[in-house]
Amino acid sequence: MDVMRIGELARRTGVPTKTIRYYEEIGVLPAPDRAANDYRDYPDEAVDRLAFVRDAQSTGLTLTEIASILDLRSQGESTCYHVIDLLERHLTALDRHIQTLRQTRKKLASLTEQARGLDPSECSDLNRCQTISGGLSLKTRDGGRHLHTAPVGHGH
Amino acid sequence: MDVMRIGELARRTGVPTKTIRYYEEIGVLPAPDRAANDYRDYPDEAVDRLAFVRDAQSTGLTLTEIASILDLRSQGESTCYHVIDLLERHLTALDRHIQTLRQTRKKLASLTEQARGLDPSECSDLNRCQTISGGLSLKTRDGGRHLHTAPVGHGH
DNA sequence: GTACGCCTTCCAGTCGAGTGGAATGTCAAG
DNA sequence: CTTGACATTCCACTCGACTGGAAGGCGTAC
Repeated sequence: MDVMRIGELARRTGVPTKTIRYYEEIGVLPAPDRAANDYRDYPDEAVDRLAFVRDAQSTGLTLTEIASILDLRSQGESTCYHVIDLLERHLTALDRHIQTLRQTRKKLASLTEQARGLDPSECSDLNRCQTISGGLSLKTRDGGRHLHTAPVGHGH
Repeated sequence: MDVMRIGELARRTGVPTKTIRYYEEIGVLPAPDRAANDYRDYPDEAVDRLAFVRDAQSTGLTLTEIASILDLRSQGESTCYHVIDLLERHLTALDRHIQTLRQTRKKLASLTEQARGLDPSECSDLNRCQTISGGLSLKTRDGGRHLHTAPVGHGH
């Protein structure tokens, strides 16, 4: 792999070229060298770095956070703590998130099962779906705490 | 609770009035009756329904999906299957999501630990953070599969 | 009556994360 | 020498989920 252009990087990572350029623009990927024709020429590491970005993103880090991590390469000393801190914070957040997700998964599961057990003929009858009017108000038994849980995001 | 106006509903659910109106607008909450003064007057169930919306949202259902579920109340028969189907699909997706989250949590954790173990003085030395240049390329060992995992969403 | 809090609508803006498309350039193959 | 695949920039648009603010109405308290 002597020269890797954007298309190849895209092919290798599954990330559209548009998106790659966008990542560069917002500083999430370093600007690569340019060939004589002004084409971007990526080093092999770019593949891994881009993969990491997607990975990190999937844990809920925003692109700006990711960029801020990657930026730190150029700073000194204290930034290491910074990284660790960010990482640790995020880890805790992630744990919390997984926890609530598990909770709701449970509710969702029992709701589904309950729905499966219903006689659908009664559904047409009653003009109100029992799953919905009954199960859907799955009261969170957390003592009325507000749900500050972030939505899980949309796969574009 | 004879009459519940939007502010009270907001107070009881922790959801801003603006957002409640927005939910109504996009069909995620049914338009409530109006008092003589044109103020929205919510029935008590509204609290639970709104709570459910937030709950459902936190499992990754988009507001449009949630709306589509709630819409089904007015349809007949087959929609029950529809709901079940949606629920089941979502459950599987949720499971997958939790799985990958766990995976990345693991990676993140070991990355953090590794970072903690480093001598920060070496960091200022090398002008490259070892955590980042080393650990960050946490290769996903899934045989090069693209990551179609959705980002986890931002708490606005 | 006027101040205050809560309500109404409407319209515009924001934020994150892209996506589309036009206009143009580069290069190898036929 | 044209055709096609790929590249470049730039600008505008989308989408989901809100959020802010203006301009005005309602109702009680002093």
